[in-house]
Amino acid sequence: MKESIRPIRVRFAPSPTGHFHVGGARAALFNWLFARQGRGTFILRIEDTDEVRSKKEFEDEILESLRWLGLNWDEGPEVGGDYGPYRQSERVHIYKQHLENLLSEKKAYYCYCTPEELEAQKEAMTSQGFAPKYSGHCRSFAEAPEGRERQVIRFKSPEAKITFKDIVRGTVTFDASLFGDIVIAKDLEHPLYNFTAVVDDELMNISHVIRGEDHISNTPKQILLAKALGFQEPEFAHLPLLLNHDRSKMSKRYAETSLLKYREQGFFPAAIVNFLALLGWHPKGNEEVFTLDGLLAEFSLSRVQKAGAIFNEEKLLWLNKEHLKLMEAEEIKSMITPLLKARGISVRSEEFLLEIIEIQKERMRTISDFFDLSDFFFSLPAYSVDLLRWNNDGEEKTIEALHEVAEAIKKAENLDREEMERMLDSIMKKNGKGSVLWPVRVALSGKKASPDPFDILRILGKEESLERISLAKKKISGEQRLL
RNA sequence: GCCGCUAUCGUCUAGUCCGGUCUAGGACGCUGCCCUCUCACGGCAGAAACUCGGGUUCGAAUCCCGAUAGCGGUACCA
Repeated sequence: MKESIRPIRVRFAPSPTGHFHVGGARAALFNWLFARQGRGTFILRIEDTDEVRSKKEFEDEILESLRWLGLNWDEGPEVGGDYGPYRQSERVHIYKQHLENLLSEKKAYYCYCTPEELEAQKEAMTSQGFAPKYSGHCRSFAEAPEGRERQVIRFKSPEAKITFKDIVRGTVTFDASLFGDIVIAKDLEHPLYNFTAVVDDELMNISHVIRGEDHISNTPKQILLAKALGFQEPEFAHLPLLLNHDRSKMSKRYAETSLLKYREQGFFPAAIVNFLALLGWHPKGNEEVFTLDGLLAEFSLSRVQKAGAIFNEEKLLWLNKEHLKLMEAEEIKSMITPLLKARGISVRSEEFLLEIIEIQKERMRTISDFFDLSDFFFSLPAYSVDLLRWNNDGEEKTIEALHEVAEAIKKAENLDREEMERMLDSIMKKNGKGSVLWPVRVALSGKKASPDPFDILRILGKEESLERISLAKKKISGEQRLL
């Protein structure tokens, strides 16, 4: 059809009524990828017609999250564009005009039924096993009946089957007579979602509506509305839903899935984007680690899944690690530095920090892991004496090892692994590697699990290492005396 | 209830359109082994799935019918 020659213009249209969550982020991502691939335009539209639930702070959170993910928009709040304003609360006059047109063309009408009356009708229908729908009672009233007030504005739905082609789902059919005359506005100044979305999609010249599957039943209503208004129909693509562990729809009510939470936890935007893309979409080959550019090269709506997907944090963690591997130590350092400051940790030097990152990189999955792993580099470790002893080694053997290592450190010229290993060769052969290396590692790090003692030694330096070893010796010989 | 959508390892998925190459491939996680002072990294190996029932066919994960289950919608929310 003619639609195919339209310039590609897609929109991400969130409502600022809750925390920006991963489901929203994925809808934004798929729109963004689709736009960027087809040299199209990615538009951000804020759907804040619900005055009660919409909050500015949530809108701010949406913008901040999208920016953090690197999903920049070509038109929308803060960047402007030729089709603005992009906040629905600022477009009320536009909707009003279209509402008046519909009313004067008798395609919409005022409904005088009160909520109580409607509720009673609904119950009656449901109890008989029918789909609850409005009776059309006020359809033909030219003006308000005696003693009645205007309640809402309804759209005259035709009794018809609506069929549309969904890019991911194929042909979908709904029966309009089942939903009846829907409410499109509370009054001229207060239009509702299904109406505003249709008006904006037309006025903003949207070519493809890519959104979550929870909107699929709104689609026939919007198509009918578009027809009545003489608008062009966009193409639709309904994405499978993101699910909680119990397979229910992921909701913005749950703050745990809030996107910025993941930032706080030390996840990278690249990893999140990568993971989100893999939820409901799969590349041709077996490769799973993608950068945004890689995604851009591979992505296609035709390979989007139909079934919902559970958000699996283990895999996100793994992907985060994969992206960590892709990063330079310098890059990681720039992320860690402000966090160190926030925690009141001061570092000897930039080089010192860089070296720590270098050896801890393979042990981290998130940026936050760094702090649990590396605390001993910034302050003296605390540990129990027992930890110093390798297997069933006695105090004497442990002290001997610590002593030998201290002597070697004193004599060492540059503290590197090769040199240290050479000097400790004989004691390690005599007592066993573990009996020597384990106590040193514990003396230096205070941990059961840590990087290689030679690495710690080199980074900590002579003075600091000697101090820690002598502290360890005191600790263990103190214990000996007590016995 | 009604309407719609969906259905392959625990999870994300490949394969389904154009039946045989599928004793169903990959990834996360899990288990074991190797490397190793520890942890991690790395390497190797392994357990693990076509929702069920009918059909069509020489042959079905793939096509058809039915059942079941899950999810979404059913607002004067979006």
